[in-house]
Amino acid sequence: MHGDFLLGKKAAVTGKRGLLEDLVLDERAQLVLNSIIENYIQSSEPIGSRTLSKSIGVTLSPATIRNIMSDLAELGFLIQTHTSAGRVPTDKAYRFYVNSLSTPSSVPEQIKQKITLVSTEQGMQVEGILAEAVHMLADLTKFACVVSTPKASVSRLQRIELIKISEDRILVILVTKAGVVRDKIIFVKDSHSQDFLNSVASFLNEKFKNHSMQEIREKIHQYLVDDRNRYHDLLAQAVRLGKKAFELNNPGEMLIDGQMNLLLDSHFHKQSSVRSLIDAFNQKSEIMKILDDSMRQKGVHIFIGIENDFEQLQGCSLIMTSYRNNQNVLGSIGVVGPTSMDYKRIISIVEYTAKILSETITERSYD
Amino acid sequence: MHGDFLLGKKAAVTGKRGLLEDLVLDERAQLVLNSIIENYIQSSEPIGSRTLSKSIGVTLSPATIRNIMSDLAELGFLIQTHTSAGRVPTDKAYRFYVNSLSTPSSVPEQIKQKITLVSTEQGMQVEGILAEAVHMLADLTKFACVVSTPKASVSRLQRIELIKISEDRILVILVTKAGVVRDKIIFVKDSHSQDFLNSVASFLNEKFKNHSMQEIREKIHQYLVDDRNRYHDLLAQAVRLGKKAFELNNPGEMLIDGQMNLLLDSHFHKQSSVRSLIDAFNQKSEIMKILDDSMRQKGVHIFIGIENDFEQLQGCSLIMTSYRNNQNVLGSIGVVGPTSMDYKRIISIVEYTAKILSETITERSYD
DNA sequence: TATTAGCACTACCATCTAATGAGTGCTAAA
DNA sequence: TTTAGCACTCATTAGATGGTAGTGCTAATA
Repeated sequence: MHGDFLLGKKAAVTGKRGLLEDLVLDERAQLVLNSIIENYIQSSEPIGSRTLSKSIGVTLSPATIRNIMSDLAELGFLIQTHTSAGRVPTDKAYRFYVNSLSTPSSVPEQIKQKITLVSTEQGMQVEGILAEAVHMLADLTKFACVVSTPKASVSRLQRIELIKISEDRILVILVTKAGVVRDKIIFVKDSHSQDFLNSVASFLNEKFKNHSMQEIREKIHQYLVDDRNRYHDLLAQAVRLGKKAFELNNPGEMLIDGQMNLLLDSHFHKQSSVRSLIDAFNQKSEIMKILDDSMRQKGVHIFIGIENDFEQLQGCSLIMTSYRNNQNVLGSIGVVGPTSMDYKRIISIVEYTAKILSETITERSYD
Repeated sequence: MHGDFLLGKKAAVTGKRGLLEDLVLDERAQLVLNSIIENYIQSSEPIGSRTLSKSIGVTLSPATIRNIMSDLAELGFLIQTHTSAGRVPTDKAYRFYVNSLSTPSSVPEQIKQKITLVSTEQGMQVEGILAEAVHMLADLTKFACVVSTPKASVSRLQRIELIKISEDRILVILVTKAGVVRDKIIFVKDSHSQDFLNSVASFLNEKFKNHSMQEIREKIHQYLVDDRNRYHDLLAQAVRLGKKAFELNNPGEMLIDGQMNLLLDSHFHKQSSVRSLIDAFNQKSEIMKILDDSMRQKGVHIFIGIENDFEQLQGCSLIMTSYRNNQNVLGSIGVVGPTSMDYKRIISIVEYTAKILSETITERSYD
């Protein structure tokens, strides 16, 4: 077919262009590869030429398939665990496979029905809804699932309250438009009366309602450097308290569910990989980074094996997507599973869950 | 020695009274039993007579030890996994062992230093402190650890705030004396102005500050049934809103950490027991019950194997104790591990952690 | 009388072997 | 270009074996 290529065997599977980067596989090779991947996702066992020749739609003899497989192996799509074993897809193969999934497969009606956040009925807050969503996702996928809570910096102020706790402590309550209530304590040198705090609070509310925390911090900074404000007592105090109140000291949180599912999965049964998984989930910051990243772009993000930067998780694939309310992208939610997961299914479930989650949270937003 | 007992062999190990219930073992038998247990806790491997005869302090020949072991087995303290295997302690043996631990062993200075809740420095709230405590406990014990958040019903009101969110929604913020901030949304039929809500809130604050949620609910109920109040508008509205605001709809929460540690533990390597463990932790309510129970009594609670009512956890031992602030018992914290855990060590660590936790939370309380 | 030594016995375990079988690569024929 | 055939590889399995850690029992001993 492409016998005139110098590459020899590769010619049988490479397309018009020789670039490995965006390789176009021979139609038949593609069929074989996809078939291997889907079989392997199902069985978790190396696929041999004979098995495949039966399960594949087209009639191809085992020998032919062997040739194709051999080529695919040379191109880095397949590996063998040992000489006489069947072939197993590599990360590269999964990537190819996932890229070729053009039409996002729809979620079966049966599963759709399961994905409903019952918390709606109760006066439950955003965090509760997220917990429920991530739990449900873990239950459906049987993998580990994560969700990040709405980022403080992007969320916009609905209201701030200052409550005097003791002479030197003030409880700050921030309510964001997204419906998240955050509280923290700030320490002050001089005592203030509750009345005074109320004035400060209403000043801050008036000034900053609907602004994002990020903006608020910037504005406060401007007030601070502007000398003129120094002489206006209420303003000066308000700004000073506001600075402390709006300082974000929680780095953003994340909820995890279903970690234990992974340990049941045969792919992680090796002692060593279990250890590294546990470490991975203990060290939340790294997973948080990945969640943050996938907030910034639209759509579903897929990290296959080594494609993510966190070494401990390079034996896994991650399917991540963001959720939002009317106004803003708030955070992201996703799945951590073996590289041989059923991508079609998982992607669609994650996508649909995020959609429902977004709708539920939008209802709850204070806009 | 006690050959005149009808019980025959049992005589060699039973004490003066024949009751199995509070059995007093022969001094030597007791030594052997404790020695077996401690060896087994260390090695996780069945203990044979020969091994024991070396490791035990007193000089006893393997044959003698065999005799004693045989008696202990007959009494239900030891079992053999198979005919020619060493002996393994039963739940009953652990219970005996734990009961005999009279002096609560002190925590090594080295570990004491690790048990410090650094969260103190930050403006972190109670939930954060609990999360840190349970995480630390999991880290030190390498088992799964749980902590229940302060019970709403026993905690006393520091302050209530009502914030108008939309025409039909009000955000209620409850601050308890223990330093816990709870928020929820209530739905109302008629719209109220924020000013009006402020009046209601200050009325409720005045009336109910320092009362427990339980008391408050009762008092509100009284107001409601008292007809005279119907004609006082503010009062009537306040009571009506208050009823909704103080209804507790969260069943109390619980934080879990280190579940994955258990799956690494050799004692749970059987597929079946892993499954049931996962189920156990998914179904939080049962564990919550155990935590609740151990809140009601003083000291450290120990459930060995089948001693707890939750079937799924009957392969585990639980070490639970309560934490408190100045005023009240707030919740409990504990460890879930294999029945063959190092009780001495774990008990002391749990105890000490709860102590530090109580101190930290007391500092944070608004009294 | 309580303890111990000796011995036969049991069952697990690691190691080895041989047989099996799934799978490959290569070559030659279709 | 595809396929059939064949030799070869290597994991897995089942049996067989020797070693080991343990037991229970009996008889001798202190």
